[in-house]
Amino acid sequence: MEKFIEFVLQFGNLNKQQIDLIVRKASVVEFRKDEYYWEAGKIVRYIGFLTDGVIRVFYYNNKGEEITRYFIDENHLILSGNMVDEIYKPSEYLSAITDCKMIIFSKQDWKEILDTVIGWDSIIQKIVTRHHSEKISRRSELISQDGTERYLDFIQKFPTLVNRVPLSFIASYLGMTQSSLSRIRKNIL
Amino acid sequence: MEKFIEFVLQFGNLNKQQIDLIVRKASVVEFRKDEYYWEAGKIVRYIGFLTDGVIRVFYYNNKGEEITRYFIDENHLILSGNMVDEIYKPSEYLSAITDCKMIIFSKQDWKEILDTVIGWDSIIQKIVTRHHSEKISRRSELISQDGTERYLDFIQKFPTLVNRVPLSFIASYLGMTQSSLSRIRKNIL
DNA sequence: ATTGCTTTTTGCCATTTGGCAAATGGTTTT
DNA sequence: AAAACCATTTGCCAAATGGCAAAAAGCAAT
Repeated sequence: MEKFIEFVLQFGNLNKQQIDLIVRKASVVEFRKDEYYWEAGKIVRYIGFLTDGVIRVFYYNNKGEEITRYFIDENHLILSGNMVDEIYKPSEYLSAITDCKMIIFSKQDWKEILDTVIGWDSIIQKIVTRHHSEKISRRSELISQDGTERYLDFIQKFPTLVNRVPLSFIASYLGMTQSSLSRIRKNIL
Repeated sequence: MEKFIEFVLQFGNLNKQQIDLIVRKASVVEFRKDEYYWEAGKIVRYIGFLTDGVIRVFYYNNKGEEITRYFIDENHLILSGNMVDEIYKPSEYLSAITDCKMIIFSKQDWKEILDTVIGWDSIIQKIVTRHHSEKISRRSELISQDGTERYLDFIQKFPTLVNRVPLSFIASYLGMTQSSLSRIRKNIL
């Protein structure tokens, strides 16, 4: 829980009372490796904040292949589709890569916090904005790089993920087969 | 000029007086094919709205290759880097693919409009937000598609550009060589 | 240590794409 | 019409990646 408070306070100040109120509304959930946090098509009931573990976000393309969009690791807020415009689509699946621990708020409670805690909406707004600008990927850089370059970028950008995420998921994230990634990896050493 | 007013009014209402004020501040510029609208490293002096023509946005990667980030066509606002966070980077070049006509405002005038015309900032804010969400590219879709799929997407998404943009630029935008695109094109027919 | 299960690596070959240069086709200028 | 200048297509071969299956390595449970 401290992780969450600490995270939030980076984006604005809150007094003890406010923090207490938020903490009272929060619950802690754990789920195990390979459990879904949510599945495509289902209604999302929670706002979550991941405190431990790694989650994979993926979808199925028109050939039925599972494509990994990205990974979520510790200290990231997971807002549902209709709260942060279209970032998390209802067509996506979120599944735990490792055992996870998460703080969640029901949508009802979340709304109450928004109504009672002055400054909360501006904090969330800031988090969302930062999230947005992180997600505005530099399309052309990606597309004009070959597999090796994309992998090098990946390990540089997400050094903590490399050893916790199975190679097949990284390969899918990087848009190549796992054999190719295995070979690329070999050539880099 | 009408095009600009029409565009802006989609995002909010303005009265005659306000429109007049804006029109008085605006100037029309034309530039020819292959002229630069701006070059990397230079200070951008204007806010522009493209009424006719197509502009190409590109940069040089670390191998010195010219990479096309995207195209701007009619009815698009071009805000400079420090006004719309980092969308237009000072490391980018904007060059006309066809003869262009553009409405421009000096930064000074633009500020004055922001200060005097009530509702102007909210209109601009909406435009920027829309721009943002258009630019949040679906990274994984792109990267997991092969050349043919990317080209088919392109002609579907920008049907008006296909015949006005040289093949080499489209190829660069799609992250492939122009020979490859030429072959892909041939196979599609 | 052995077994069973999962992940990663490797081999083999097909397909795609890149790199480069020449040929072709189109457009503009004179 | 001819010449000059581009843009596009094509040919040739090399490099990168995909597809598939088997082998190897890693890990967990007994």
